[in-house]
Amino acid sequence: MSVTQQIKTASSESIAILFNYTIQPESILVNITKPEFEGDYTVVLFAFVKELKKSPDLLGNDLGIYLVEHYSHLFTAFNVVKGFLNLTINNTIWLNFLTSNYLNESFGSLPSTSSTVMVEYSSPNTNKPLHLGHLRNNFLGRSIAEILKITGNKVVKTCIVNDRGIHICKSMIAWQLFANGATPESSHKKGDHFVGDYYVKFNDEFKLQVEQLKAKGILQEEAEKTAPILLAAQQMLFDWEEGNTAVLDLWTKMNEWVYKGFEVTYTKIGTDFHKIYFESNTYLLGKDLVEKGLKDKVFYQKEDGSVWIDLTTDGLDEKLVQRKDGTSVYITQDIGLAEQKQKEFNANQSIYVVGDEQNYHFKVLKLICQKLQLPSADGIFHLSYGMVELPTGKMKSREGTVVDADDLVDEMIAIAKQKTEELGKVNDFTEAERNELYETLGLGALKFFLLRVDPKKKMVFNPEESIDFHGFTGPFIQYTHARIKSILRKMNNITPTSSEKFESSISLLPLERNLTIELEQFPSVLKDASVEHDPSKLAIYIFYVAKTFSSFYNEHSIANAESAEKKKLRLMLALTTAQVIKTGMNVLGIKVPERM
RNA sequence: GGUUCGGUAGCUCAGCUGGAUAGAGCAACUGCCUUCUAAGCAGUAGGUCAUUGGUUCGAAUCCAAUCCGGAUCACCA
Repeated sequence: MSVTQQIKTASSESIAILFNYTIQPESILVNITKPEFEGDYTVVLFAFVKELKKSPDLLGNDLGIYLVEHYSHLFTAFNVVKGFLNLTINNTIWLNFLTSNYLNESFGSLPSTSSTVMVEYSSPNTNKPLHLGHLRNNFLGRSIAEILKITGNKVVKTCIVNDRGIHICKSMIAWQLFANGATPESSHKKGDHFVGDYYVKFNDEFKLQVEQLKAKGILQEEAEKTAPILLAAQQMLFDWEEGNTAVLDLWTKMNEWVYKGFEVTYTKIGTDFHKIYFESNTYLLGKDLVEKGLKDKVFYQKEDGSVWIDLTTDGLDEKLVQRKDGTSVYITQDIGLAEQKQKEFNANQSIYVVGDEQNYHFKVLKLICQKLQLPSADGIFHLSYGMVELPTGKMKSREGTVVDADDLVDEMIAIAKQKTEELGKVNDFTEAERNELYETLGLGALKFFLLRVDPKKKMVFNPEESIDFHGFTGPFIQYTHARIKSILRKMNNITPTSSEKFESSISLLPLERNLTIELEQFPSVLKDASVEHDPSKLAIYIFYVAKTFSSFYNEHSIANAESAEKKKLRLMLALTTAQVIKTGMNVLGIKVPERM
């Protein structure tokens, strides 16, 4: 049980005995004591002052005396300032914490919950390469999956590839018209970029044709509907749906190119899945559910044959679920896929990592599934994240202001290389070791940058200033880890044995104490990040740990400590810190180097 | 217009289940490498927490209204 939890429980029990008043441990507010006051943790008393009809001072004193007397293993001293009961935690609590965890590589892991969670993320289109927005999605999805795993859930990572539709046909038609049979190999391009270029070509040609039509006196609106290249793409989509072999072959070929390109990017950034769904296989799902919905009177049919659901009583609109020609729409496919996934994995929760522009869609999706009384319904959770914007505003592919994922990753690695070379600390590394380090640092900086912000919020990325390697960054944390490892190497990797005990007289200096208190909170931070579906909570916490360690490191020598006992203590602190940093960063998908 | 998310230091962000004097990083300024890695540490300066009102012993945090910005309200996905 965490120290905070023990304080709550002890307080609750004491209040029950002292004042014959029941208060749930969970409703007691316990904070870390502000540095200017004496103590480690603070119980905020105001909440129950009124109920107990006592002044905060009296209440605090009574509770403080009782706690120190009856829970002496926990508390050694207290003081009351206004409505705050400041408690000093018994040193042995902290020492026991350290001795039992400094060698524990799974410190932070929570017991299994026997629940399965599905995380769907990444979900690319096959007509263009990944960009900065996708990176946020991938990092979020991957880290939330890891957070769920370490907090005791079984996790299934899935991905739905949007591999069909008019946008794919646009790339295809442009390739037919302009490529002269070129391939990614023949043009030495990554497959996804290669195909993406034809998508751009399509739009250029389309614009050109629209202008030409307008020159002939045709109105803009009409021209945009009748441009020959667009009609060709529409025809191609029709042929695709009819199963035209030539079209299907081309479609397969071009998608293969894209997948090959994606694979390279995914491998580099550490994205993987247990199961990938392809929309070309799932877009017909959900039709049977439309029938069920009609039978159950959840849906209704209009005169033209289209099927709808009326969500106006839920504050939403009327929503189409099937077109009059019997084909299904986006939402129907998603309902069908939700059921499909439920049948396959029987997950308790299904998390969709999708941008916040689809908030409405997922609200509707969940609501419809609930009304259809599907077993998957209540587990649907939309992990909505904000757009990544540039200082100039939104990224727009048409204006060429999209930050390409591969380019950005390469650039980050190049910056890492340059900075590392400037410092010249790893000149003895082999070529391979150096390259691995540059990748670790470059990707670490990028991932941390995107994960340290609350997912719900949109964020600004400034490519000019690039991403810093100092301060609140991945490399700073990685550096802290490397420093600790360096100390251990210098001390010939001496580690205290697991049977270590401390003399009871040993005391903790403020920085030693602060660091210990922070480290002890690791499991509850993970829990919090898991419940909130928020990796930024973890990122911020690791940063504080690294920062506190740096202060401690600067102030107190580990190798040349004042006494053998202190040396042992600080070694344990350093080891636990390294452990927390490593585990925490790995959960965020970030590696930590031994040296840098 | 309806719904919804946001507005905190020059910039990027924490803090939001109400609690002590609102915190980091960057940028600026001052110190600190013959002592475990200076990608670091210590310090200075920087705030009308969008505005107004309300609830409360106590409000950046909760409520209401207003202003500003984003998203969404497709027989697109």
